[in-house]
Amino acid sequence: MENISSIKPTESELEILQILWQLGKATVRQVNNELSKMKEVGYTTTLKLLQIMHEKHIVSRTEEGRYHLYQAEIGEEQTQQLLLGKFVDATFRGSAMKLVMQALGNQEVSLDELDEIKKLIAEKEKNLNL
Amino acid sequence: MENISSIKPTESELEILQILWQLGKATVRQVNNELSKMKEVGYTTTLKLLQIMHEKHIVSRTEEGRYHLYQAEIGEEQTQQLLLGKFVDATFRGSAMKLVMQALGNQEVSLDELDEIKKLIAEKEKNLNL
DNA sequence: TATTTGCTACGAAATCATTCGTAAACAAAA
DNA sequence: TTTTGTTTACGAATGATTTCGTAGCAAATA
Repeated sequence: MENISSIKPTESELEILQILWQLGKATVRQVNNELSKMKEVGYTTTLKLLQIMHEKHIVSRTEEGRYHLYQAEIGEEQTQQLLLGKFVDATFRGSAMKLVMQALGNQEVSLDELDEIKKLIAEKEKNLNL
Repeated sequence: MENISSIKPTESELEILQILWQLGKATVRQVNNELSKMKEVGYTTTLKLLQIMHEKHIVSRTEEGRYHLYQAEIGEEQTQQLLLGKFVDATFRGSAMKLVMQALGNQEVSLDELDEIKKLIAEKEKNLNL
């Protein structure tokens, strides 16, 4: 994946990326098995998707004997970062603040996690005060 | 809009919703003018989109003389909440925490905003400690 | 060996989203 | 009255995404 900012996986592609990020290298069958846990999906559908993603250089593949091993070519964090930016713009008109408030307010977050967030905020404040 | 959880505006629809949330009621022309500030878009394209959104009950409309006034039928916060949930699932495998960390880490957030977030966290902690 | 199983490749259908051209209605302007 | 401009309605082209059937091989099995 050369052009970082041109990352724009579709919904289905993102589902597959999630699986590949967790499995590392995986065969079509493995990916399809994981996908099947979430929804009905035919084997060749998964295969086709992986082929398309390969064409787009979103995933790489190596031949192992007679089957292929697929692997994500774009990083998880990097992709999340990019999608997050777009999402903030589209949904919160660019206000990361509003998004954070809503996420903290209504999504599930534990006490330990809140602590982690506080640490991060302290860090940020230090940097901003320089 | 009856079925809250079935909200799934497309990208273009969301752009229009943003405009309607800001303007309240608006004519096609007004929406198109706003939209034109961001991108090239034909008048009938905007019209068609609004008509489709009307069919889907995403927006309502009233006739004022010979033109129509459109208005969002789904609330801004409610929609953001829903889209946020889906986004967290799709992109962060359900971890709101990771999303918040990334948003704080890499998106632009000011000191004042950090203060607000701290207040919200204090609130949450109080509630979690009950 | 013959059959079955499991893999990839490929094409095409189905669906959805976006865009826009054209027509009809009507009001305002000439 | 005629022309011009602004509106809505509608249909259709385009393009992207998703889904899957079929075919061709190769390996495993009967």
